[in-house]
Amino acid sequence: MPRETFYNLPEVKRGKVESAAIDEFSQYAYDSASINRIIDMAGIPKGSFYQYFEDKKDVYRYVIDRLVEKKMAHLKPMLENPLQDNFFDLLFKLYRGGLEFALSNPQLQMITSKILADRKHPVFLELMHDHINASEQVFHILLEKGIERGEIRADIDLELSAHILSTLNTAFADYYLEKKGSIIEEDYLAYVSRHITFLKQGMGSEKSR
Amino acid sequence: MPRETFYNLPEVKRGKVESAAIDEFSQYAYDSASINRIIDMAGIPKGSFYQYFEDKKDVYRYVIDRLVEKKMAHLKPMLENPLQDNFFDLLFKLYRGGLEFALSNPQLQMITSKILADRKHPVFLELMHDHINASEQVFHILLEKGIERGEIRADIDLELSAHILSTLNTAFADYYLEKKGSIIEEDYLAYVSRHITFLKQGMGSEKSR
DNA sequence: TTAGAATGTGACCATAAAGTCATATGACCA
DNA sequence: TGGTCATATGACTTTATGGTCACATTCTAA
Repeated sequence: MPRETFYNLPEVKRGKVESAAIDEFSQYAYDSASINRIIDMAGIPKGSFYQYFEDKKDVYRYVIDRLVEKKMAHLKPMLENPLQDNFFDLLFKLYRGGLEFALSNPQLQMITSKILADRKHPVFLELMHDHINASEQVFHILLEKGIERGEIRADIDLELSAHILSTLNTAFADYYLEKKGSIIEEDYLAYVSRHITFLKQGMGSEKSR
Repeated sequence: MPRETFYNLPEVKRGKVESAAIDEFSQYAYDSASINRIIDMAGIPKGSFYQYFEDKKDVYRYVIDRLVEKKMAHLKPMLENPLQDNFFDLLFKLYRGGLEFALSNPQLQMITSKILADRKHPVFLELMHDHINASEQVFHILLEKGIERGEIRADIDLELSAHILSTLNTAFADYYLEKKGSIIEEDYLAYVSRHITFLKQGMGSEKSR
């Protein structure tokens, strides 16, 4: 946890530090991220930085907490009544939400991808016993319900399918971000919709079933 | 390219250096990988290392070349007559091949994942103008053919679908590698088969189409 | 006005990194 | 035996890292 001093900081200065940290961790994995670059970006001396944070892990935890907080806030409305929609309608909302989050917070999305790629790193095992795989767990539950309701084929592998939905959720947003870049360019809702159709019906034609 | 000296090395010593390098790059991303650790593992002095390789990039390139070479050798038979199978039979072979490769070369598989996660790193842009996205391109071609033959729905997004197939190919192998022995007791061929069924038919039940 | 607490600050430390180089060793040929 | 060439070697250089700390400054309250 950041020190009291950090929270007492004038808002603009605290914001500069936070932005610098997010910027650094969006470009570099935990090990390669540099405190020196962060303080240069933020325009604060090194001594000050260590008044605010205990160590590197501490800033990183802070950044991840902000990330989770923002993402949760974004997805919360969709998970309020998860069982009133049918599975694929809810899936659409979740993927749309994920994409919108990525488009409006590209740096946080980049951090998300880095975390997933690096998830076996010691620092995560220590830092994230909470929210890692939260996404996978949500999809697991939803899939179970979907099977009960007969919306999902009963012969799927639950664990694997939950993993795939979670992986693709991030991968899909990453892909869109990389290829399209901005939300205005094209009808991204149609794009999400086509992706959900793939998840529901696969790539195969009628003929090939 | 490694220096002449490296190739003149007695096979066993050269093998030790190669293994040490592969081991290091399977555990650490390019930036975090350490030459010092490599030479300690290989049991050679630092001076010798720099007789063999020009710099860090040079060993890395060497490792990647070995990786691509081995993977190609493994997948070659499946790509010999790509159009004699229907799309999903070929897809099955490719996913099976990918999984078998991962199972018999777990370290190389780990390197593959790291490369994909880190693909925007300067060193890759310089090093891999060849074979990056080779996988995506193959899938792209196969999908086109599949559409022509009416095996694939004509309304899919080609680029995105190729990307998904490529991403899932690696993700699927990673997942199996991580989970095998614990929750997966099923024979791996049946596992691949079920995954291909998902790609073909999706997760949706008949009712929900 | 002044004591004391909270903050700010950058020189400094130990450590590790990639890469160099002068010298030592060994092999091959005359 | 002597000379030349490829190879082996580890001390060394430079640069960066995460983190510390003695001291300076500012703020608060009595």
